Amino acid sequence: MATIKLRDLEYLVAVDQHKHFGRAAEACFVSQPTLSGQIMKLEEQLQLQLLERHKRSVMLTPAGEVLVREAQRVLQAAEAFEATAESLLDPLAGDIHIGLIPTLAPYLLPHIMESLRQELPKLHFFLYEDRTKKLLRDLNEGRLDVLILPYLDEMESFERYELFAEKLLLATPADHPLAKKKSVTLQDLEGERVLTLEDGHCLRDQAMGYCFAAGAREDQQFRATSLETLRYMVATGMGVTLMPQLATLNRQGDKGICYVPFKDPAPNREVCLLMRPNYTRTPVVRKLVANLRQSMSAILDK
Amino acid sequence: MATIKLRDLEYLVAVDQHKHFGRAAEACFVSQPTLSGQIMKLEEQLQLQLLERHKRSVMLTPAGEVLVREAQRVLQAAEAFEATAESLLDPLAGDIHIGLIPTLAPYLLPHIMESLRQELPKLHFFLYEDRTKKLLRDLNEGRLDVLILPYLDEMESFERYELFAEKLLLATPADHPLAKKKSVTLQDLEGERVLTLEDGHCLRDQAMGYCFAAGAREDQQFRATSLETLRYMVATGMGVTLMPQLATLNRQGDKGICYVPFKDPAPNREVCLLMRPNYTRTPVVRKLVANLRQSMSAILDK
DNA sequence: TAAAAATACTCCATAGGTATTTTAT
DNA sequence: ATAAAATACCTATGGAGTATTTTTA
Repeated sequence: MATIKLRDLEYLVAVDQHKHFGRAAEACFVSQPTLSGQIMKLEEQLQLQLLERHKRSVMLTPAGEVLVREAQRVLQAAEAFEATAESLLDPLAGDIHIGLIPTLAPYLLPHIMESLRQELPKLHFFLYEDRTKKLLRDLNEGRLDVLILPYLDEMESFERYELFAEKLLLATPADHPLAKKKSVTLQDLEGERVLTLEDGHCLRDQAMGYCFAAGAREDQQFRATSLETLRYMVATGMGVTLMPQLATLNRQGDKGICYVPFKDPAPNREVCLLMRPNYTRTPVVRKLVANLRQSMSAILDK
Repeated sequence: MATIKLRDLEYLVAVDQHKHFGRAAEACFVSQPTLSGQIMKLEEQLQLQLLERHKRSVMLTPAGEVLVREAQRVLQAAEAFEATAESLLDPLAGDIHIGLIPTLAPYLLPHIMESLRQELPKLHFFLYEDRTKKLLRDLNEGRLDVLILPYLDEMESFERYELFAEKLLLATPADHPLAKKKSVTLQDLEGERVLTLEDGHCLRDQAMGYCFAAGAREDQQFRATSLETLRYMVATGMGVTLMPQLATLNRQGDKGICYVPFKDPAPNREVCLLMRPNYTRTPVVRKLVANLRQSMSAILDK
């Protein structure tokens, strides 16, 4: 039997966030004495000191730190409850929090958001960009509703909808011998210096896999933090790289760099949508998937 | 900003459990009108009908079904908050929910519980017995605090403490040629009919792996539902099986059956304790692990 | 003396109670 | 006739407010 109150947990979290009773109260739309009083009652109820009232600022005690994290979980679950209730009222309304990886988001979103907004006008989109590992954790713990990313085996515990296959192209300096070819094979990479992203990007792991298999060597000296940096490094002649198809659309004119397709079977990544198996808002997800598939087949199939 | 109340969620869950307003109210220690009223207010607040008031019974609407599950999550999180708070007050007090597999629990628990109760007198132990897959789900979703089971790769997302290695012994009918041997090797199993547990038991998968490698064949006709059934089947001469060490202690006198150790390296299972990486009650877990290791080394090392 | 949190108090919304009625078997 | 839920009405706890005091940089 739960004896705590959600409101009290909100107060506690707010104090943690603002480190200031007045501003925390403001954020909760209550007066400062109200918030102070409730926090004190909570401390009394738990028989634990949660806050260190300092001369000029508020600090959390170690116990407070621990309980704030627990409180956030509770509030998260409560918000999920309310979001589900809202979605039952109108299955296509409410908020949705979508996670994407950095090598996909900026190149994918421009192609899909307009159509999504039109088809789901009452849905508010919140977009998050992070690496696979963090996204999976956030999805699992309920901070995100769905992910859009290339599929890996470690994702099998989630429910998956395949969206599209994105080919990888070879990006070479314009004056590179391979730049003249209509198409290349992985074998052509043998001996090439391949530039890659820094650790944690799934594209890096994938590209390294292909390079290694083809006998190319990874450049050990430089690690790009984004695809755009990588593109710049290739354009200045430092080496070649594998570039996802969406990041090459309408970029064939770029000076200093060429994008050469691979002969079939071209290396590619299977982009899919992931959700928790018990996620309740399936109508929205179905719409999302259908819309994304349509948008992407219009762009990629030609 | 959460607007729902935990108490209301408890009422909803109680009605789901009891399918009866009066008994639900009783379970929540409130009067029936109070509970009825709060449920109605909740329905009004959400603008959703959650219950079908029937002639003789109460049913949940589809929306109600969905929201009950969400409500349980919220309450679970709230209880976790309170359990954490309590554990901060006295790190070695409170409730702990431990999951174990059926091929381990009944043979392990008698050896460990007395010592645990003495060392952690203020801790209330709740023990659950189920197969690995279900246990992992329950651990992940917070219904259990820790698991005790043989380690598998798919558990790497949890924090792990190795407890002990449990050897497997060959169980044969007393009149079987292998029963006379002081010790056996996996090669001795070649051609033997090996009896196994039904699907879902990790011991079954493990035993099958060893059999397969050794050229033994699994009996296709019978599948035991428990180790005790399996033991009985061996004793009646139907075949041999692999029996975990703890299930053979003080059983060498059993009639009709012999337990023969394997020569090193004997097949074994690495029994470990698993917890969520963010589980807060580490002091209890540390005590648990230390105590279990000590109890088990006293039993197994000789 | 200025800024922030705590204290003192007042108020009222509402969770909870009891008594009763309605409804369906 | 009986069992169960809904309705009516009352009570009191406690969440939230305003005004003020205390604290300390």
